[in-house]
Amino acid sequence: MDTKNAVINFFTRQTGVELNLEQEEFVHQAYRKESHKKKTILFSAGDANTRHYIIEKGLIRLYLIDSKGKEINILFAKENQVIGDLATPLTTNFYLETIEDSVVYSIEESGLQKVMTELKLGQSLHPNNGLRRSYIHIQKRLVSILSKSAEENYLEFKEIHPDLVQRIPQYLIAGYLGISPEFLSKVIAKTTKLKS
Amino acid sequence: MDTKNAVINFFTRQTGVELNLEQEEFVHQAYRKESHKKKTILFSAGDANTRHYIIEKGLIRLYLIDSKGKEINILFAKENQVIGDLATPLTTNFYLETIEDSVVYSIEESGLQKVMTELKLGQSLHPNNGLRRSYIHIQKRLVSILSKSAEENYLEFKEIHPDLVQRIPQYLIAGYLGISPEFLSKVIAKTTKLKS
DNA sequence: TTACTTTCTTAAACTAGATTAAGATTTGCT
DNA sequence: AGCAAATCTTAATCTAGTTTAAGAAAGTAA
Repeated sequence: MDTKNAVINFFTRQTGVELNLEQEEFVHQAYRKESHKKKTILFSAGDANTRHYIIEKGLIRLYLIDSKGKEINILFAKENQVIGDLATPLTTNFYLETIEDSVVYSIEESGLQKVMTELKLGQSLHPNNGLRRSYIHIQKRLVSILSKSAEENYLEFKEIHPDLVQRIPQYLIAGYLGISPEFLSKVIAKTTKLKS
Repeated sequence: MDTKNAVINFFTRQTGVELNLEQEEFVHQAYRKESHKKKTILFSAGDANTRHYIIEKGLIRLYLIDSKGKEINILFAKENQVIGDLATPLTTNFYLETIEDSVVYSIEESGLQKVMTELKLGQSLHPNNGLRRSYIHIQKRLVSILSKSAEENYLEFKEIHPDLVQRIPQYLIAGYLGISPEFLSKVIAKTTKLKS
């Protein structure tokens, strides 16, 4: 498979427009292909000008460390998804880390602006727009955390992301749902029992 | 003051571009000016094709009702801010309601798309972009809810939005922070006592 | 000004989830 | 295959926040 597909797929979905070969080449050249082992930190709190990542293969998490040293997972991203800190190029409070061995394409903010400008692909506010879908996703997440119990949140996560439940360690899922690993274990035991 | 300033201000901030008089007129015509008394519901769960609102004067909240009938406040918006459900034109799960008497300019999704297309003002991903700032805001909110205690969250809200603490009833702030009004009252009493 | 509604305060009893501790199971490396 | 590290499970105890109830204070309308 051609290595540029993850990036071109991203842009095609973003714009709804089919890029011509020249544009595809331009976009492809702008990104940097990287391979990383699992548990590799791609950026850390305190870094500035952090990059945006498109995932061709693997699994990545965006997290931060609270005042007590506990890790809070904000986002997981898998193949054909993007991840990074949208506050870039300002200094980030987050860590970006691979959960599995991953192959990604990354770009700096200025490079991304250049690509968008060069291709005259300013985004619309269309509901299928990537940024807008990201907004809706994280708003739904906030709504769930505020309005549902830990058990409800786990069952919802499991239903929406059955593949991620298989691929991500339970303690990382607990840190994503805002509950302790011990309590998640209890919830899983309870809901598995009921299913039998 | 000219009544179109809230809308033109919005577009100028969104695009970083000064609109000419013809463009200003076009944008102005696309929006609908509305005045609403406090506690007016602008849209309800189940409505489709809900509108986007720019606030010239007043205070508005976006909320939903959880499975137990409790209201969860997701967003507050005041003068020169926008509010609505970005999942429009799909059916909404949210309610939009005025907290104070308000003067707003509203537009449908299709009208907004038309304005953006007509003015060739597709948005960039620039960090100052409105949608991107909204994303960062709500991500920060999620981070706070997941990583801080109720007391920390209240003190942070008070520090960042001292004006809103004055204008918004405590029970609505409690519903925004994900805690009960009684517990917020307790937190306020405790932190006020320490300050003396 | 008065009366009613809304908002806020207080506290006792309760609970969802955290913490702590210990051990079991699974995974990965040599 | 064996051992160490990582992950998961279980349960007792604790706690941040909820619920319930009652009354006080503030706001609003007549």
